[in-house]
Amino acid sequence: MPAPHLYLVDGSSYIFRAFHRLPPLTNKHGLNVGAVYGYTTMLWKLADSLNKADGPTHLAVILDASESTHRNELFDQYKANRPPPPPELVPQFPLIRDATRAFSIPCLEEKGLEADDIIACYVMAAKAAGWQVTIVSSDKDLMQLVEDGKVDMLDTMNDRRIGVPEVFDKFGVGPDQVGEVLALMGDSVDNVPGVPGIGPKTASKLIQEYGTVEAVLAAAPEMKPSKMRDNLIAHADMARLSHQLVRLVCDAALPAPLEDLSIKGIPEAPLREFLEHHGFRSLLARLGAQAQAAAPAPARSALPEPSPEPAIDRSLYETVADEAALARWIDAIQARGLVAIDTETDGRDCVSARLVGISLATDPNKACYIPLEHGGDDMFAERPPQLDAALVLERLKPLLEDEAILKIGHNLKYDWVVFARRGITLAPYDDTLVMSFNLDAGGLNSHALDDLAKKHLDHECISFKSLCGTGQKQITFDRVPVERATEYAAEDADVALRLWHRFRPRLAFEKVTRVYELVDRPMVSVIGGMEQSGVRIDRAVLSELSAAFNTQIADLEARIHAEADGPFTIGSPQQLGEILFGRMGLSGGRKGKSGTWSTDQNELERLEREGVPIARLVLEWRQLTKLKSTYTDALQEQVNKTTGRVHTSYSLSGAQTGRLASTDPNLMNIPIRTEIGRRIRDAFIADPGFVMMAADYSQIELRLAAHMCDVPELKAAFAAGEDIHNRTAQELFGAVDRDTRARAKTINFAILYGISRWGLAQRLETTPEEAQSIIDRYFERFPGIRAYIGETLTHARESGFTTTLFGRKTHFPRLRSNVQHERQGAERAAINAPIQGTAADIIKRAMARMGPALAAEGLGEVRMLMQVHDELVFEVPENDVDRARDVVRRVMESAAEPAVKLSVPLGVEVGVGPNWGAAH
DNA sequence: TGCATCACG
DNA sequence: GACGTACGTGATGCAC
Repeated sequence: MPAPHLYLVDGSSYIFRAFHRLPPLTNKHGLNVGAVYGYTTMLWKLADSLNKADGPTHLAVILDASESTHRNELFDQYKANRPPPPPELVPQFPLIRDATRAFSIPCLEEKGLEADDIIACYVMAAKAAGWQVTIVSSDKDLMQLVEDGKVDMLDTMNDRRIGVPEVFDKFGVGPDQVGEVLALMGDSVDNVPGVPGIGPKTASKLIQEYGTVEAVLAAAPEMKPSKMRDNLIAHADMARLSHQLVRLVCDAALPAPLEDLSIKGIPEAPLREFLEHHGFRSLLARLGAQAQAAAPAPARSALPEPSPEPAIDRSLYETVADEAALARWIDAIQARGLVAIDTETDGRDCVSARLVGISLATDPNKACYIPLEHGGDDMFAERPPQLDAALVLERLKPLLEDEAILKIGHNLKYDWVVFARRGITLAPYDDTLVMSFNLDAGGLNSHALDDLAKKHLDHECISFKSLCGTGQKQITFDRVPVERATEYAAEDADVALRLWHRFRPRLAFEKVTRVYELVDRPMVSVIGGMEQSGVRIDRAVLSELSAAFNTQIADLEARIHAEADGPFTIGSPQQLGEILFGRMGLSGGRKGKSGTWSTDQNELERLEREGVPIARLVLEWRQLTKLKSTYTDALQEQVNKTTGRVHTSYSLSGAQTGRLASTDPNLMNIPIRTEIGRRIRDAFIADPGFVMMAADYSQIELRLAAHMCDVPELKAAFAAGEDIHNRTAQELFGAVDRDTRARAKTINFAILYGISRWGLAQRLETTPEEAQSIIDRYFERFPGIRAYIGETLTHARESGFTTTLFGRKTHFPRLRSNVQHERQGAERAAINAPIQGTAADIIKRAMARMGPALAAEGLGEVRMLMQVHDELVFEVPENDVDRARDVVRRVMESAAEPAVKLSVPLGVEVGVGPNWGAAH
């Protein structure tokens, strides 16, 4: 019986090589699978050699589990130069695991260890057991492990075996000295510094002569004077650091014992399913599947109908209430490699709600509910049988954090926070809400799970209302009987999973993978973190403001009633209109549907100019009551009792353009434009020892308009740091003064919002004819703007959607409306969406990078708290202010790169203070 | 629940 | 001939 032969496949490096070597290939679902195909053929070759001489008896694929390893602790710049993987490659990573699983080959990874290290550990263990080892890779770092007659390498792309002689050819030294050479020469891709001026040739020569890095360094002072000698002396530390970086870890615990890697044969069924799914017909044919392979390839222009799946059958759902069942589910999830998940809580607010139960799904109709906190009070005679919440979370934690298991959820940000509060960091994940939004923003009224189930699955979900009721009689989920809770909760997980199967191929097919992967998906955890952080509120500031407003409001009320000759409800536009335009006989216009008088700000300001004193008083009354009810009173009630902070909820799918929306409370409309309102911002304070830092993009939408419309004059003005409205005034009116600048500013905004002569006329207080002539002049001076509007509308009418620079789509079905004003409204929105949306994409990119960038500078204490469209607010330790300011500015200013190259600079203004008001 | 109003970018 | 509007949001109070 010959000794076992272990093949270790360096999966991570392989996929990159396959990607770059093979032409782009799209499967029948429209997904890019070139690299997956290359990878699959490589596994195929290995599987073919299974029972042959020198073929594998044991086989495993090794992957990189995490970005950060001990090498980053040694050297924070390690791999820092590495460009992000190409966007077409990113969605293929999970498919690598699918492919490996299809071959029934073990797939190994370990947090904190690179694939190279895991391979080294297995090589050591296998050698100790007297096994033969082949490393399937051509990575030069791994050449350190080659050993005559025991360990070799195999490059399947050219069928080349690498043994000791080949290593000598390449490095001029044996495998035991490869590490020494690597340390001196460095590696620009991994950003291993090495010694400047020393490349592979010199490194090899030096090691041949002296044997080790240390010996070379020791001998350096005696060498003949040269640049090389100086560099060796000056960069001795870097050489030693590099030596550590290239050294492989070979004594870590094995993720799975050697014997588990035994492979007797490849079961056909899962492999066939995988090959069919991706339409790898030549491989299918080799599998002896002529019938399936002969089927004509579906046209690339249409996404095929989703494969049939069983209708939803709630009777198949399981309630998990004992440890054996839980263990069974955990095993099933591990075998499947993915799980759809949904948490049930007793409230809407994920920061304070109690976790009541968890539902899981792995396949259609294969779903369960794990009740955790049902019953337990007098509603039930006794608490229904259920597992201990802490125990369940302890068991689920490794799985929820397992890099190899994809977590799928709908509005996963909620669940992300629920788990984060319990020390569990959900990753990796996909969010079907975000996917739906990236696919259909603007085209769908709702991306709610039950609406999507109806639309895509033709299935009516159990409504939350039917379980818990509404209004006064509404009950919390923990009081729902477990049987009904299981049907409801498991259904949600089942539906999310089914939606995911439909959405995932669509993302690539409809070309929104980039915005999903690069912009929106990262927001789930980033914003989850912000919501969890919350922002500290000084209630005293608010209550003092409330009290002050109160007396002023009472005073105004008395004066208004005196002016009106009697009391009435000032807050009622109906009554106010009657007083102003009826009893007091002032002139004014009717308004639409309800036939009531308009009493809005415009109307009251007009009256004020005509010398009607009550108008001014009502305006002031309105301002103060607004500030009091919406802000100073309401905000105090929103302070979380446990954390003492306000935790807003950001919606990722709230604004059709890709902007965020903030609710409960809305922190995006805290006053700033008036002095009195601005004082509310003083109540947003930093923890002791911290300060608030606010960073704003300056004129980002105008800058993007200058770039996207290609307006040389505006681009030059931004590049030179000029005041953009002054520049516009100069171009339009030939003179810059207060008046022309104000008019220019209005026009600039009119452009962003989709211009109309009437709208502009109203804002400029002039005639539509005059407004039209200004618009004409604007287009004449900046012809790029007119071209942009024309092209955007033409494209939007044809395709039904607009696109941002990052590929975000917004659909505008009303562009085809028969109602003129609906159509015109849609046109204006379509002109605005690419600009507003690109700005939203850019700040989201900044947010996604901010955490890692801060951490890399040792600024892990800095908290990102709020986003207000073009502004980010942070809570920063006092001592870190200067360094934090630099990082924040750098990340925000470079946020578009490298995915998008802008022809205008992005300006960022940063302010610091004890509270948000002072940080501006 | 719909409408009017007004807070923000 | 009426539209009576710049784009994108959310919260509040009134009237029904």
